[in-house]
Amino acid sequence: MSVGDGGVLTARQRRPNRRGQGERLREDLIETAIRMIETDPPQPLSLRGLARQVGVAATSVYLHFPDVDHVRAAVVTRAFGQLTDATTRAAEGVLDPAEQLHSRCRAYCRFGLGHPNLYRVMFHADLPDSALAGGPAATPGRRSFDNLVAAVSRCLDAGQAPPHDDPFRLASLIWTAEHGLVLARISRPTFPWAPMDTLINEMVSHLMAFGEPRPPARRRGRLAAL
Amino acid sequence: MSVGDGGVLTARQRRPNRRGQGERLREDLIETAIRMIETDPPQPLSLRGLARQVGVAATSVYLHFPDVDHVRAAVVTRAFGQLTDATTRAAEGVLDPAEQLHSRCRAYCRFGLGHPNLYRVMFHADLPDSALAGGPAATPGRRSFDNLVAAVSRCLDAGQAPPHDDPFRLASLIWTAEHGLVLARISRPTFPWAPMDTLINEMVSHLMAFGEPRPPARRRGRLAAL
DNA sequence: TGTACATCAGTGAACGCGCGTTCACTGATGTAC
DNA sequence: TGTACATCAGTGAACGCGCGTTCACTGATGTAC
Repeated sequence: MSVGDGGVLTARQRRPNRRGQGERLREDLIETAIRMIETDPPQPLSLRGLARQVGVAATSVYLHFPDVDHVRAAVVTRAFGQLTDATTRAAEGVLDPAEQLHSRCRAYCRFGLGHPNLYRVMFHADLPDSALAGGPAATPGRRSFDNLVAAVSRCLDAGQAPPHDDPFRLASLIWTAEHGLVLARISRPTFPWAPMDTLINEMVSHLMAFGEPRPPARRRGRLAAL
Repeated sequence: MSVGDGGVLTARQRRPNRRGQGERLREDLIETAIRMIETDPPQPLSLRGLARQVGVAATSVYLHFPDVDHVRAAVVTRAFGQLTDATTRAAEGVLDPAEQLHSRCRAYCRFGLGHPNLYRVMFHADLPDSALAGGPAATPGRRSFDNLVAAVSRCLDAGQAPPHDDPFRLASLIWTAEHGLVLARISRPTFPWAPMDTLINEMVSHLMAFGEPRPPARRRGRLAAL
C-alpha cells in the first residue's frame, strides 16, 4: 500500500492529511468511534481513548467536535443511517406487502443483534439537542420509523390485515416489540430464546392480525392460510 | 427524631452503627445507590460518590462489598424483587385470567416508567457472575418471568385464547414487547406515543389472540365479544 | 522566477478533577477472668 | 466489682490513573506579489 495518498494507516503511523483534506480526520474519528463501541467488551468511548485509537493527539478531536457528546451524536446519526439502509435493502424487490413487512422487521432485528453495543448507544445516549440535525420532531431514527409506518399502511391498504383505526399506533407497537426483542436478547444472552425469526414472524403476524377474518365480510369465519 | 436508635440520618450527620448492627450500612448503601440511580439526571454511581452520599468514608464500602459492581448487583437484585412484588400485587384479586394478565403487564410497564433509570440498569448492567445469587439459569428477573408464563398459561387453560404450542415462547413475546414499550418510551420521551394502557391492551390482546375464534370449534367463525 | 506570508492540519505540555484501591489506624463497646 | 482484651464499625491519608480542557506552538503547503 502506498503512503500519503489517503490510504488507511494503522494507529500511530498516521500523518497529517493533505491540505483541504482535513475532513478526513472527522471521518476517521466517527468510524473509529463506531469500531470502539462495537468492541466487546465495549470501551467507554472517551475523547482521549478515541484520539489514541485514531493515532492523533487528544486535542485534535476539538478540530472537528466541540465535545465528546457531539462525536457520540455523529455516531448515532450514522448508525441510524445504516439501520435505515439495511431495512430499505431488505424491502427492495419484495412485492407482497405482508412479506415485505416481515422482511423489514427481520432486517431491523438482524441489524440490532449484529451491532449490539452500537444499538444500545443509539437508544441510550442522552444526546445534546445541538448535536442532532433536523427539527424537534426529527429525533434520530424517525426516518426509519416513517418507513415502517408506510410498510404497515401498505398491508392495510392491500387488505392483508383487518382495518385499523390508527396505522401510526400500530407501527409504534411493532417497532417497540422488535425493539424489545433486540434489547432483551442483547441483555439476556443466556435466556432460552426461541429462534429470532420465529419470534419476529409470530409477533408481526399477531400484531397485524394477519390471518384474522376481515370485517368487510368477503370471506369471514375462516382461519386464513397465509 | 431521636438519635442513636437507628433513626434515619441525613448524610454527614451519620454516626457508627451499634455493635451487631453493621449490616445497616449495607442497607443504607443499597438504598442510597437506588436513590442515586433514580436521580435525574442519573449519577454514574461511583464508589466514592455513593460513600459521600451515605455520609461515610469511601473505604467503608469495602466493609460490605468487594467491588462497586457488587453494589450494582445488589441494587439490581433488589429492584427485581420490587418489580416482582408490583406485578404480583397487581394480579391479586383479579380472577379472570385475561384481565389478570393485562393487569400484570400494566403494572410491569408502570414500574418501568416509574423508575426509568433503575429499569435501564436492571437490564443494562453487565453484572459479575459472582455477584448474582442462584444458579446459571437464575438470571435476575427470572422469577418475574416465570410468573408471566404462569399467567399466560392460565389464559390458555381457561380457553380464553386459542391453544398455543409453546406458552413459554408466547410469554417471551409478551415480555419482550412490554420491555420494548418501556424502553422505547424512556429513550424517546418526545415521540407522539399513544397512551400506555392503550398500547399494552392492544399488544397483549393481539399477541394472545384474545377474541380470535378457537379451533376446538365449539363456536367458530364469530368475532368474540371481549 | 523567487520569496514573504497566510493558512491548514495538527502537536505537546500542563492543569485540576474524581476515581478505585491500599494501608495502617481509631475509638467505642462488649466480655472473659 | 474491676480491668484487660478482643472485636466491631468505621476513618484518613496517600497512591497512581485516565480523563476533559486550556494554551501556546509547529511544520508543511499553497498563494499573492
